[in-house]
Amino acid sequence: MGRSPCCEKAHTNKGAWTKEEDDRLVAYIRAHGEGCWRSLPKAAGLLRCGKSCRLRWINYLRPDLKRGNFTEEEDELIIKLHSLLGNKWSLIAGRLPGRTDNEIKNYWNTHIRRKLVSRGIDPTTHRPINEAEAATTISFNSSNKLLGKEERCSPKCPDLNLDLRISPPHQQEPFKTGTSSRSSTLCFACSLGIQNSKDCSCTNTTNSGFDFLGLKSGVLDYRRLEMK
DNA sequence: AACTTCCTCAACCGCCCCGAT
DNA sequence: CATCGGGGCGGTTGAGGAAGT
Repeated sequence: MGRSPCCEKAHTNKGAWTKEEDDRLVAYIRAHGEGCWRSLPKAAGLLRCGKSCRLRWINYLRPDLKRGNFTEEEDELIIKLHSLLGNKWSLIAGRLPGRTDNEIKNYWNTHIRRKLVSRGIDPTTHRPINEAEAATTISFNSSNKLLGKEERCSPKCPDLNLDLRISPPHQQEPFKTGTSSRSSTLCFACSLGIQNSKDCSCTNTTNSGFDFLGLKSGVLDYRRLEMK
């Protein structure tokens, strides 16, 4: 026996949203905010599944969405983040304000994947294609032992290229994005919150506090931050 | 102009995580 | 501790438009 469906499918619309449905959803969320998605459709007078409403809002109707083509900088950032995180689209989206996980996922599959292949780079491993074909295992830095799972993972995860150094925090200095509280300039890797990676070129030891992609500081919880 | 193939991306599906009970 | 329910995520699908023949 599976779990009960998230909504009464017999009485819900599917497929493309109409203008009227969009208007209803936007009006309801403007008046009441994002809340219980399960009960929202009924409250808003929509014959839609709650999940469908959430997706429509997150991916299309949110006022802070950027829209339009991805810039070259965004392309490179996505590639860099994907090389570190793999298909963690929501985490990647958290580093691209105004972009959604779905949008990035689609963009990756339709554009960036091809772009990397044309550069001779395997889009899964982020290694040169010849090298990626030959590689059957991945090597971690010695510090990966902190994970304690390498024996389980390394032989079975050839598609992950987590060639970064992961270490416990030495200092609990909060990572404040979008502020000028930092006195020193950061390299590209550190600006992503991936201090100590192989790409880190800055020598500022005060930034060595571990805040991998803002996981410690909660920076990645962008949606919650935006709604406040 | 008509047809076919390719491409894009909005939307759906099913699973997983996590907090509440 | 086990179960339940809601939210969130990643993979996949398919409609519609663009490009090619």
